[in-house]
Amino acid sequence: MSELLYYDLKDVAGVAPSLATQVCRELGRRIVGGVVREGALIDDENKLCERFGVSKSVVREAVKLLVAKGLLEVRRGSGTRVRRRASWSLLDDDVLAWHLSVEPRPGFLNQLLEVRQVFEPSAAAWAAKSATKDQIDEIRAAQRKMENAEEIQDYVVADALFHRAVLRAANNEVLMAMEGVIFSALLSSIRLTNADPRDNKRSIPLHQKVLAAIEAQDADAAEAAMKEHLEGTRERLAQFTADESEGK
Amino acid sequence: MSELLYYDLKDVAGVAPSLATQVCRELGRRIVGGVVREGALIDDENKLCERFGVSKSVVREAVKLLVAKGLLEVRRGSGTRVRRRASWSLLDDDVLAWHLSVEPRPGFLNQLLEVRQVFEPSAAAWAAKSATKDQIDEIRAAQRKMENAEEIQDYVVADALFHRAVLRAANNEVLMAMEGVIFSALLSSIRLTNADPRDNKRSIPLHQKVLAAIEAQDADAAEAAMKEHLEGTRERLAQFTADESEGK
DNA sequence: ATGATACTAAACATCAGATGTTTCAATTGT
DNA sequence: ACAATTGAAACATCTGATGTTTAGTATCAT
Repeated sequence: MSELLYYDLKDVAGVAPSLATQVCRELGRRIVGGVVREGALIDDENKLCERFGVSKSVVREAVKLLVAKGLLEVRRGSGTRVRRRASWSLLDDDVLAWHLSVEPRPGFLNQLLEVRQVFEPSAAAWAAKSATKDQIDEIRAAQRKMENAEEIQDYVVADALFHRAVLRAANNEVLMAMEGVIFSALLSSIRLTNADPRDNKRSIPLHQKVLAAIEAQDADAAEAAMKEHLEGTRERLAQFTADESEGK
Repeated sequence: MSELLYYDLKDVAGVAPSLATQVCRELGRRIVGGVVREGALIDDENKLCERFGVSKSVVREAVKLLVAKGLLEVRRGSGTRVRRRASWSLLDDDVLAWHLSVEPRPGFLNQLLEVRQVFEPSAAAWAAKSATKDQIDEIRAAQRKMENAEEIQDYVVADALFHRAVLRAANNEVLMAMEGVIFSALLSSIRLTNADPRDNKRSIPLHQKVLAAIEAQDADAAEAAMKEHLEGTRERLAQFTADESEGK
């Protein structure tokens, strides 16, 4: 396992994840990255032990993690195979992260953004109707952070926090489970645009509009403002992917 | 483990799930059902082994499954604790299923339906724009099945298949990952309404409307029709939960 | 008393290897 | 050809030993 051992955003600084987690990530990335195709058998437990230099327990736990995420299917006697893509838990944070770490495929990012365009405006509307004072404060705090950010990273993180705060304020647990989609989409945009300073702070007024509508408990306005904001984001994404393919 | 061993919808008929899966389900249901509270430590590995009558490997694999679903967090030395509800993967099929198997809490069902109301109309619109011939055939087949269903179960299953087919026809992978939400919501409605025969086939004309719009590639009409259908569903749910609380 | 240090028990992490069960395919007998 | 048998491959489970981390407790110097 010496070749393994990389860290992830989720790891608390300096704390190494367990071997099982590491093996899981390695396998997960390979599957998501298409190194092993859908429907194909993966190496058997012994081979995996050998390859990663770990014991069978570790491999089994790693495989179980991937089963829980819908990526693998194990069958006694016949082996363990990659499930078809449609069965993957694409909304799982890890699975999303693996996607972005191996494949900044524009099509996928686009689909991610399309989905955001569907549910975030509704979230904003619901937030306008049902947000508590604390929840509005959380949104406002993120907004301020964006305005005061000096480094581009701070700005992007504040951006993500803003959207998450809106999602939370909608007070719908199921919707809240889509938090990961926002962060992933955000991160991928960053990667694509390479945090282009030209875009810096461009979306602040639009965020402001969303916040104001929620504060005023105006659901329609909140929905419209969020929709407008995301459309802008999407146009920029389209712009960048166009540049990308042109450059090549 | 003798007391364990129950089957689930996902199990192929007659095939017993592995012990790890059984333990995972048992623990999952208890957590989701609130038997162990958020933030609380669960029994340690040895206790769990004793309680379920299985070996440590089995317990560890079960726990790993739950970690992957965001329900548990294990820390070396200190123990394994239940994560706060906000961290649970509420969109995971199993987690959803456990919710419904232990707690037909109307609030949750309502939230589930709210989310469906957000993304299914869009799915219908996208389907109108991008569905292939095969995908439309799949929708049509489900529609026919609903019309021809004689048993109430067949009707409900066909209903779910219809919605799934629309979701698939939208050709957005991320959206498709929400398939589980549809089935769960459907199942919960059944449980609540106890498959009331009065409601039988009531929604066929609305489904027909959605199908026709998709066939005609009319995105706006498809979106509107799906929205109308789901609003009806929601009203019925509200009706039943009102009856429920009144009855008590 | 107080603060820092050292010890210890609890709990998870990993390993090794034995044994059972299921599946699939090859073999064999007709 | 066809059907039944057999055996290898692969996962499932168990056992028990040993390592590591954490949190709390006891101890000791000041």
